[in-house]
Amino acid sequence: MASRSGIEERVSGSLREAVREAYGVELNGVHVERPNESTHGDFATNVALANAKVFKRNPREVAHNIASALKAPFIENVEVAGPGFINFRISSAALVEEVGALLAAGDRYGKREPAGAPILLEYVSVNPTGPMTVAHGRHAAYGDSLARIMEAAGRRVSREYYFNDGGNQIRLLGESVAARYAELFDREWPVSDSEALYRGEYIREIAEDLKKRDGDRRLKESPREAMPEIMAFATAWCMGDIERTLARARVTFDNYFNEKSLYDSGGIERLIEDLWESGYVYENEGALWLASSKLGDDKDRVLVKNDGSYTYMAPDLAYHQDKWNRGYGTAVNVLGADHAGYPPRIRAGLVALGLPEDFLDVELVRLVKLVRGGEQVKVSKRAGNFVTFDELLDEVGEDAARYFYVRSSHRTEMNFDLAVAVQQSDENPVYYVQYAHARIASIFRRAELRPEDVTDVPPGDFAPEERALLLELFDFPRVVEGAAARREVHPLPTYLETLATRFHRFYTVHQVLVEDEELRQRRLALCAATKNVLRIGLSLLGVEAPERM
RNA sequence: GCGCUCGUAGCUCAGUUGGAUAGAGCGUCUGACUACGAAUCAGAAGGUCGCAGGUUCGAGUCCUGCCGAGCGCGCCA
Repeated sequence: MASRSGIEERVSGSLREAVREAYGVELNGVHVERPNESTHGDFATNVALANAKVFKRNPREVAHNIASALKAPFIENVEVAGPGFINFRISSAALVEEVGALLAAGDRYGKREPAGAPILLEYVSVNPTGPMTVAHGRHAAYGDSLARIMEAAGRRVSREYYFNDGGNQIRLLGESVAARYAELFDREWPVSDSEALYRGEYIREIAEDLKKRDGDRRLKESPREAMPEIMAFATAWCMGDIERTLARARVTFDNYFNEKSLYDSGGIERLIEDLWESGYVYENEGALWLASSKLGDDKDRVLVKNDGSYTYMAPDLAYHQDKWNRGYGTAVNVLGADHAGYPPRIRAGLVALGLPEDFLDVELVRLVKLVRGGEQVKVSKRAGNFVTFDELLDEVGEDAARYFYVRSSHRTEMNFDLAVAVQQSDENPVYYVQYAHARIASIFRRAELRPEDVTDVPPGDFAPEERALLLELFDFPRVVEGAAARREVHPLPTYLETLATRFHRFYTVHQVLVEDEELRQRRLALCAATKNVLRIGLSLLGVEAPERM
């Protein structure tokens, strides 16, 4: 496909040919990079340095031999520099050809057709006990963007949300709501532990909505009778709230998987049976243990407690077994960094079940440290003083929030200063990128053209600012592939900001709408290509590409 | 104590899996709108890449040891 042949791959390919020509050796990969220093050319390779030992010659000599064997019409100005780098420029004709290919690819530029084993990407997966917090927002932004990037890079991705609307947490939620509900009628509700109750404002909202629906009916029942209905009401309320927030943040899922279905389908019993057959479980002190320490974990883990109930391990293992049975080749879980102990033990269980060790892949997202005016904000759902994801979206907007979240690596802790985010929202880098897009849109409005109408690129030479912009555009497919392969989102914002910088500089130095017909056409092609890549890149982050702002 | 992850400009962060003189944004300072959008551009200042060794032609990147931070180490999830 033209959209992914990529100049870099062509360069790398012709270098391999040159090496074969000069030394009769077939290298399986040649590292090509874009030098920081523009005087070092458009591309550079260290192939001579890396292989000097193999050829038993000094690097500069090797470089000269490879350089003189290099025959590619799209490469010019080959030179050997420094300790043995080979630098070269791309011919203008090749650049013209590449822009044409980029424009022809349109929406598909930088993307690959789906191929390979399907991947299940699980993220967010918060239980319906309250609104999404700012920390969940980071998971949502990262997970959704990662899914988009992996899809663009040709991975078959299904997005899944795993949740549990039963269990202790939910009972606590139910009691918290019931207590508030009773208060609305000046009554008291018997609770097991009043200290443990959730205290957020949303508890009162749920109670009031319950009152609207049921009046005082639940108070006429015994708490034992009423509780299941109150719990169901409260979890449905919370789930609805979470779904609304996700939709607003443009975060989507292909499937919501309820833990309860594993009990209903007998999946957990089957899991225990399978584990018995594996020989990796044993009984001790009335509990059933998984011998996970034999499979890479620090210690053995309990699967069934001595009171007969399951630990979280059992349904979790059954869930991942289910993923495998559904035909996925890889399961990627996005988890909080406080679950760092989770992967080894789950992996141990999966290996016991006969699944490949690399089936489960976990991405740990570091905590979002909330700061407001330099002072740290404690996030505690029970204390009720948390800042919700919704509130954040209100304050800084969907675009800025999503962009800010994924701008830094998910692997590092992030300081989210709310005061700064609000105050400086006009100077958030997302506007810098969006502005480049809007600027280009404005040029086309003035030219009374649509970017899609630009298809012909007249041949000719390019100014330095134009070359720099073009080479940046052609880097996009590699950035997308690299981000997908490493499961990182933050390379995209970095790339987009660089691209925007290249464009703004080009724009400042060169007039697009000039008299000269060919020059004008060539520059419009650059604008259309840039607009295309900006739009695609922003869409991978779930951020709008505005025509005006 | 053991294990995992992380220490890069005043602040927030990049750094193309080992390459040439470590880069952006914010903040500070100086300039540029009678040509397509100044939410922009040009320039300046700002660094012992936590510290110390090691590996090699070459280390922010890989290895070891310290220092510092966060998180794990439940018959909680």
